[in-house]
Amino acid sequence: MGARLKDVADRAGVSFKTVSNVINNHPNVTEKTREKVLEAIAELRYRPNMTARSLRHGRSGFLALAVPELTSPYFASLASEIGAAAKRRGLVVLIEETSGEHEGERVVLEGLSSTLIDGIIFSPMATPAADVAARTEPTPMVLLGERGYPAGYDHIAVDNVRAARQVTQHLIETGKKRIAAIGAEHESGTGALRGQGYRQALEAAGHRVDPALMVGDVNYDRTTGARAMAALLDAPAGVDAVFCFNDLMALGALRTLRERGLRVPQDIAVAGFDDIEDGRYSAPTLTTVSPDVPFLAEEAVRLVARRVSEPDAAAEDVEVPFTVEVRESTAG
Amino acid sequence: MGARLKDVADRAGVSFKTVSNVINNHPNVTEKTREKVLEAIAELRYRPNMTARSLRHGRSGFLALAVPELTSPYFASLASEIGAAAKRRGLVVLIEETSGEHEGERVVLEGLSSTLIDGIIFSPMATPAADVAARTEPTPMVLLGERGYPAGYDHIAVDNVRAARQVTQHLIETGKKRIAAIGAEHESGTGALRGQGYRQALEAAGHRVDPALMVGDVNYDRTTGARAMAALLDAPAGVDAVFCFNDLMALGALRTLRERGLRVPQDIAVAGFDDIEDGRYSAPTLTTVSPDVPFLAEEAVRLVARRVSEPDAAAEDVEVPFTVEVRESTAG
DNA sequence: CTGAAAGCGCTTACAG
DNA sequence: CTGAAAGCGCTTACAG
Repeated sequence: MGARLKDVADRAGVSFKTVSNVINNHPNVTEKTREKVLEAIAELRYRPNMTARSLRHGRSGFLALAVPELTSPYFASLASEIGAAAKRRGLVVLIEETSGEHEGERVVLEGLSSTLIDGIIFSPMATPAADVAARTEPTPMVLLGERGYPAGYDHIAVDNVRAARQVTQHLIETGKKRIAAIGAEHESGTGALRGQGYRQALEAAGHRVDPALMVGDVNYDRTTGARAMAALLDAPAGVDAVFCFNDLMALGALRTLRERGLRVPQDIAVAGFDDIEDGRYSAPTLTTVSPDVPFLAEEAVRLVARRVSEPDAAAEDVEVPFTVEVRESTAG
Repeated sequence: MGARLKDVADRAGVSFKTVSNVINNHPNVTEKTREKVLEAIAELRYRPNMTARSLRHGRSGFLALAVPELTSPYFASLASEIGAAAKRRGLVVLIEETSGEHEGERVVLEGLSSTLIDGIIFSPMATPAADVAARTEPTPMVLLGERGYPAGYDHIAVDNVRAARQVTQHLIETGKKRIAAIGAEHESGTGALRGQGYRQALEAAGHRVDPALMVGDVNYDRTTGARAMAALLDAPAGVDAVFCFNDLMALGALRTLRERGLRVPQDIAVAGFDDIEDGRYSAPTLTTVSPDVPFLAEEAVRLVARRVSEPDAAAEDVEVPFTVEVRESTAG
């Protein structure tokens, strides 16, 4: 179809090696020759064949980003930021949706590797540490939002325990006594860590940790939040605040409270995690943990790019800064 | 790094042509040979080098999807569906964010072409028809959500005029008299078409089309909706309903109405367009136009794939089915 | 039914 | 400062 290196060389009256030198900014080209070549490139509208270049280099310039769902606002903004960070380094991101389920995530660990992909940025939901340890594929992989995974893998995450503790403390400080947690059913991963922070805060304040107040579901969506909130209200436990382990569940909880005619935060205070845009526009606006997503994205791309060029570099553990954003749902 | 075709051939004791035949399901391989080869592939954990294959075929198997923003819920679900539809055909989707601005969209028209990408699915916001007509790049391109673009390009869109007319009619039927439109400032593209449908409905019902009731901004986001609603309330025009040209603006408008203490739909009814998930959980839930996104995605991939294999096929114009979902924001 | 050759478009040592 | 050769891993005609 288009012009090839050789066509440019013919047009400019030089060897194609010289054209290659110009394109790749190598030295040993006189200014005059360079100009002739650039002119020929422009005239022929030449574009290097990336496929051929990849084959030669043994690298594709592609990164895979594996996330549960693109339609989850948090992961959409993560994907957007990672795409931008990759672009700055001349890399392209392929998005792989896992549904946050074990089968989809297994594909990421074992099946995504190919000459097509230089490295993987993986945000696991349902993958036990043992699966990661058992991985045999050579494609470099960086883990997002998780700790406790095998050594040798780079990690990037918010300190989930500390963040959850801070939000729970905030709820306690507003005078709430019966603080529930939605999303605490996980035995490992992010859910477990946030559950740990929640418990630490309660214990530090001398509150009892009541298992009846820890509910939820594996899925971190609106429906789960709405149902869990309803279950809490229907149980005899008695609740005056709820910390949802993500904003989507918090928005679901708000909907249930609205349907029941309960006032937020007077009757029940609500806090979330992620700081998605919807929470800034909900009624009431949502108190939440706000991680520094651009930082996270930049570091993820930096780490995976580094591991592509230095496969044996020591694994890094990067902590993502966060703030607790207090809004109407806890501070009427 | 990994095993090559030749390594598999050596292991199986056949020529690499035979291995190639097995991999590509070509005939002329005895069952016995085939088994030997498959065994060797498994033992060596061989995976074909996609880059080499692409170079040979002159096709990459990559589609670019150019959308304004991944963080917009509508485009996130569109991207998700298009990724799934592409996967079914063995294709991979690269997402390009344009910001919905002219410069970003110019890159899609002129700069995205390369051997890297077989075809482009483009959802334009700010690109005039003239720019599309002036395009010289050869990479196949399918246009989403738009009409009125030059012949020769495949289009896939909801009938925006009809959809907008139907929503406006619905507002009229609930007894509203002063129906505003937010997002109607566009002179071309989707905004213009929805504006046309809005006007047709008003005229058919004998209502006056009042320019003071047509407001908005180029950006179709929550902030625009919130501000436009505030401006309408502050003006002396008098409003009892508002049709927002997308759901995000409608959610922004709902926020303003809540802040002003106005009842929806009793004081002011609100309708949107897109049927994003947020609108099913907002307070009140949002009446909206719901396009069949999976159908849209499937057709987009089908059309671009067809154009890749048959560049001179006649351009198609596909209409996407839609329904008007009546919810609390118009039917208290 | 299987083998040897050519070539996709590029870059990387190596000569000159 | 520039040229000719080899090769990245694959597939596609072409022989045998």
